[in-house]
Amino acid sequence: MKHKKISSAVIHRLPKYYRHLGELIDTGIQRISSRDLSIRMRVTASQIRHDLNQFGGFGQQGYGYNVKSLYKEIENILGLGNKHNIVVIGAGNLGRALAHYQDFKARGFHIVGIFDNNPDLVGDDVSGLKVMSVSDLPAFIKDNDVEIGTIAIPKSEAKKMAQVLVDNGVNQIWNFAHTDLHMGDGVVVENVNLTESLMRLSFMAALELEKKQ
Amino acid sequence: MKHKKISSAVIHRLPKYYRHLGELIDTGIQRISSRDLSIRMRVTASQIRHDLNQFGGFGQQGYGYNVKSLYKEIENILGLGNKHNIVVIGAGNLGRALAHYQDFKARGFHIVGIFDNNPDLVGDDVSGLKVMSVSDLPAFIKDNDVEIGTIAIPKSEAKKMAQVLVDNGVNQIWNFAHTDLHMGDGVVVENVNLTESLMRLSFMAALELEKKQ
DNA sequence: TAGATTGTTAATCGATTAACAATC
DNA sequence: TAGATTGTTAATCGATTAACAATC
Repeated sequence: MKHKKISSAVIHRLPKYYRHLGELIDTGIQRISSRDLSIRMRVTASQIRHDLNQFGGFGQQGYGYNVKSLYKEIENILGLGNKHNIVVIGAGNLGRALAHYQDFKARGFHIVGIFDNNPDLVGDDVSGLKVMSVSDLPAFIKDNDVEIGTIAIPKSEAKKMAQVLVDNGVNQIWNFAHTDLHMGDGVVVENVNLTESLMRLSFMAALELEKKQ
Repeated sequence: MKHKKISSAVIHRLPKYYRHLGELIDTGIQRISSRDLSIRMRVTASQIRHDLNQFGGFGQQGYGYNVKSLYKEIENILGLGNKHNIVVIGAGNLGRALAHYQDFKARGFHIVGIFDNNPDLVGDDVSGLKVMSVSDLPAFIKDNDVEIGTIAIPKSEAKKMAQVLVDNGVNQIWNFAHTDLHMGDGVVVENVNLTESLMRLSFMAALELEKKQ
């Protein structure tokens, strides 16, 4: 591949293209122009063409894009072709919730282990997984082809456990702790902070209210 | 207030300022310069001053910012002064998970009701809340000062239930369904799509890998 | 007062949009 | 071929950063 510098804006949009193309497939639509897709997605046609062209010329002049093949291309770009194994660190409410939720299994993301350092929780059953001790984590990572480590513990412990994951070869961190994890080179971190999400909602509502007055 | 056009970039950063200032308070630091804060937060000092100035001149030349009073100012801007009541639509894995999680209670966001249209789930106990029927939703909203509605149901039902919320005066939608909700004027929507979050992580990892080769 | 640091404007950078030649 | 629509470059817009006068 020869593409350079993918902006975080494009990183955010790519899964959305994928989702919309999936919906088009479901409704039996076989080809689509950037203009028609732009109406569905509420973005500009120009942006769609610009974004997609960073990865290759997937369209055809006078025709548009073949929905199925573009879907497959984006699937490939996003690395969704194969199974991705996930471990969850923390068997508290959040960790258990993620293990139960599992909506992402349909996209190849599988939670294969859940860990806690509280001996009282070790052995508990969570959606068919037995909670393991964090001391078993290194061996488990080695044996189970783990790609993604989920941080679902308080921030006091978050950094330490993220480092354990990285030290054992896991370089994708899905961080739910309320702290920024700055890991070394080659490690990618995706933060999900539900409290900040609610704060943004509350703030946007306050801005709306102001607008009206 | 006289501030105009707050960009979504600023909306995303504001909760982070709030979090970092909270941490500074916890460590007993009473004042901080934009420069020192910029080092902690890994952003530029210029950006901090620029951002904060959209809301007012909270600093003092030659001194910096008083941590506690800046914290209070941002708290006020974000609308965190009072309690925010939340209802959750959907008592499946995700809805229950959110009700159990409740980390955001510390910031004034309280889940006060959980609803489902499946009669088999109505009456179930979730973290001390009894699951109610969606037919009870309008009355509940009226009686309980509900500000935020959480969509934790499949996308097929999401739009319809979001409209029910809006029709009953809830104009803040916290959307976990895998679909875009385009509600009317004055309604704010915050999307949390965990599957897309994992896709971004996977994609960033693929980009890292490429970089190395 | 002298030193420090903000508030704020101007310069730069990057992302989005517009335009249109290439081409199916 | 004529019409449609992409790929791609150039123009515009907006966000970030730099600079420095104001001022505590």
